Amino acid sequence: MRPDDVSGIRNLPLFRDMRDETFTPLVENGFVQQFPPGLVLIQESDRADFLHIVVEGAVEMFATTAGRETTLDFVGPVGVFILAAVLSDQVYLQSARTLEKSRVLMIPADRVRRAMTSDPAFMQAIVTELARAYRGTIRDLKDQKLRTGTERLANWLLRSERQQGDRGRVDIHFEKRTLASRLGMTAENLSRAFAALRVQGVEVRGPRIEIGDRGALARFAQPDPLIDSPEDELSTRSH
Amino acid sequence: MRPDDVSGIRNLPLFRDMRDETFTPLVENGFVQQFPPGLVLIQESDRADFLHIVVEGAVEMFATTAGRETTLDFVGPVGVFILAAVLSDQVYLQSARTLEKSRVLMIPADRVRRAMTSDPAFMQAIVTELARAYRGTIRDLKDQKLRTGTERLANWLLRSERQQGDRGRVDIHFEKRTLASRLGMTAENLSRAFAALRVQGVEVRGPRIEIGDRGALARFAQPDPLIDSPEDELSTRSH
DNA sequence: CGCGAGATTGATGGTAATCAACGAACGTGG
DNA sequence: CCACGTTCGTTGATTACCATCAATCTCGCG
Repeated sequence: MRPDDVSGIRNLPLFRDMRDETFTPLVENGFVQQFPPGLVLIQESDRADFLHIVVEGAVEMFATTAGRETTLDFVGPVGVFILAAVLSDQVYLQSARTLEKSRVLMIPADRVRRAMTSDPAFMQAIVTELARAYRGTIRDLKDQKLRTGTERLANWLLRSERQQGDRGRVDIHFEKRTLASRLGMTAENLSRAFAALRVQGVEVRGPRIEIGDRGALARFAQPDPLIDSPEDELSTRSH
Repeated sequence: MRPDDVSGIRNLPLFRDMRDETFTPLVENGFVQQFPPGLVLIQESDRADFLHIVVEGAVEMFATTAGRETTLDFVGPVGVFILAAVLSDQVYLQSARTLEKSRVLMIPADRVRRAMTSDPAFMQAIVTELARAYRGTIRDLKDQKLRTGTERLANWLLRSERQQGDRGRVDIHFEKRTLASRLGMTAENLSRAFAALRVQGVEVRGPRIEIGDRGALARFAQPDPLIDSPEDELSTRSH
């Protein structure tokens, strides 16, 4: 494991406040592995053996049933996944595969549970992380149940444009069919949804989406802070 | 507050293992209130002031955006809701209203956070509860994205029949339109979905649903343990 | 240049929402 | 007790939304 990996992980909200005595054995018993794109890291229904942390690259969380498949989330650096399954010592409800060449830190589940028991600051951070993940999923569920596909795309574009620095465009770093699955639609319908947003000033140039008129797009999308705002913007702590 | 209320709450997984010194001030600073049916207890976007615990009755969690509304979950006795918002001191992402006459214990949010900080067993229980809630929402999201309305209904019937004691029937204790919203469809389409399940032996008699042929219904529903099983059945701890 | 993967477009059928009408159940007041 | 009104559920007709299948297009790459 590289030294700057360690510091990156140390700065994760999940690990930032814990004691050195708890952190060190955690990373020392963990190991970083490099994976090629498209590799399945964990399989739903498997037992949760390791906590996974994306150090570099990108990971797709997905799930299947009855021959159907859907993408539930993307995890980028430095992000944790399947924490809940690890903590409750249960099977995964989601599978994970790399979207690109990725380096992933894996920490044995029992080590994580032991560290949690012995370090209150770590347990506190876990509570915060679980609450964050839970609320994110509630937002996804509302997005899914309350909006049409085109509306979900429009709001996703607005969120992404902001995340990528308000440049009036969004770059998609993965296949469009994956985005479609994440948004709960087929690749074909994503194409049609993009076409429908052309009247709001949205132009598709391969993996680059130009947002010509953010106001028009927002008027169509009707973004809702309780669905679309990142978690730290909903805080009332700063009031 | 009645004495058997206290013992019921004390036996909740969330409070079972905590110390008496932490538990007592928690309930002493909380208060039980009785509410009529249909009353809105909390409103999304409000700040999370109290942890709520349903002592008696039933509560519906719902959310709205752009004039649309959907039911996210039901909470019965003895169940906790909006724990995540309370812990991270943020606004509610969901609203709550009573489905019937209900008694609800309300504990000030800062008391809960203080108790968590001072009692590791309580914090541990919170971690478990959050993980459970998170995984439940993931299951809902999979249900929503991977199944049609009729399939969701069929699986809901199978789960409910089991919960109600394998009697070959399911009693619905609330309006069918509410169930429709919980399942992510309109009341009209729920009716049609019931009609579609008649060939699998499902018969509707007002609020009572007869399941004539559980095998046929299951063949149609294709229940998936990673979506439909209650959390404690997914544990690998007992292996 | 030609191949192949991914994206797009078109055609069609299925699934779901909406609007409207009707019917059953229940409670109230005459 | 019954007439009436209200609420909820169901059914029908129509439209919107979405999935599927097929064909074409684009672009990067051998």
